[in-house]
Amino acid sequence: MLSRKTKYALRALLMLAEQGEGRMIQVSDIAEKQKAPKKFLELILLELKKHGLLHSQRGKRGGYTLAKPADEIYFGQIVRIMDGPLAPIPCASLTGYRKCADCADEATCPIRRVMRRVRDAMSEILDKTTLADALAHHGRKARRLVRSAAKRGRKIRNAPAGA
Amino acid sequence: MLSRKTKYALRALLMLAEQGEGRMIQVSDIAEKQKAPKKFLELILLELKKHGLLHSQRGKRGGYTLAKPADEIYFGQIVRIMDGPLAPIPCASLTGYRKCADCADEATCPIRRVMRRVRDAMSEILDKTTLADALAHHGRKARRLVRSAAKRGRKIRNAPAGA
DNA sequence: ATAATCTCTATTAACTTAGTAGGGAAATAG
DNA sequence: CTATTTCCCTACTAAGTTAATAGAGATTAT
Repeated sequence: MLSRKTKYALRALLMLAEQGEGRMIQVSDIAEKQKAPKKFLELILLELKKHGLLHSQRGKRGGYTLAKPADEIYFGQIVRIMDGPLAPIPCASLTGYRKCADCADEATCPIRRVMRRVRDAMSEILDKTTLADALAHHGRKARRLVRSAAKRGRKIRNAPAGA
Repeated sequence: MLSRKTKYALRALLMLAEQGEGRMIQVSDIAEKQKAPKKFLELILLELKKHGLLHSQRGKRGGYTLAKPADEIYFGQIVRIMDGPLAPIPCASLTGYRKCADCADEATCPIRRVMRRVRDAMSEILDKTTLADALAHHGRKARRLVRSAAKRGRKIRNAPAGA
């Protein structure tokens, strides 16, 4: 289950992505629009910044903006920053591997094997879907975003079948 | 993340599946072998029984056994009984749908759309993998289990590529 | 009868998540 | 240069969930 923190993070990032790469938005504005507690959101954005997803400016006309184009920010990275590894169990994780304390033989553990497949399936989606992809379904602004990404020579992944 | 409870449940069920459909095993034995707290495991097995996955017998030579063949018990059902819906967020769940309190337009919510795909991918694995499937990779007993399932005319899903 | 085993309800302990509080540091406007 | 606005940082608290424990009740085999 996604934590509320992750959901706030995704919403904020999507809002910034819609806004466009250069434009600053202030925490208060995001908090208000997303109905998130402002102080809590501050912590979240700060963390995203520390991981290189956001750029910020302090002072009077300050705020946050994406640190890179929306088609280079993947859901997988966001979720991992906020909630940790995707895998249902640590022993099936690539990014956060940890041995099970009580597992006799990891190589043949049936649970691990199944959960590894689950992890891979999740990764297949989350590590290949960007903010831009997610927005590409609706609104002119979003489609423009993706088109300009295409111009820059980036692959658009998981584009909607009918679009 | 899978709860410890679910992990205990899976281990217990797999152990019972290996044992064969008729054979009783006692809670104490499972607890000992899986290094799970006995009293805690009791609660878990009871819950699985209430959901029709286990059959039990009380009294002196009592214990637990699978209530149906190992190739009819799906990981998805087990996980849902223990941990609830598969979907990362309730609004993307089929079995446990709940509207987001703060979502303006669900139909176009980009987060929901992505998480729905994640849910589907998880379901594609967990709702198609049985205890028998999971065991089919190692050991004679396990393979025998699957073979006899095949004889009964059941599809073996997700059989290992090389087996 | 007795002992073993599952069944049930209630309670507690440990941990995680969500949120609050209160300043500190940098940028800008005037 | 000063005041104000905004992000930055650390610490704490509240609420909720998960994990486990406790103790008695019901059923069965011997």
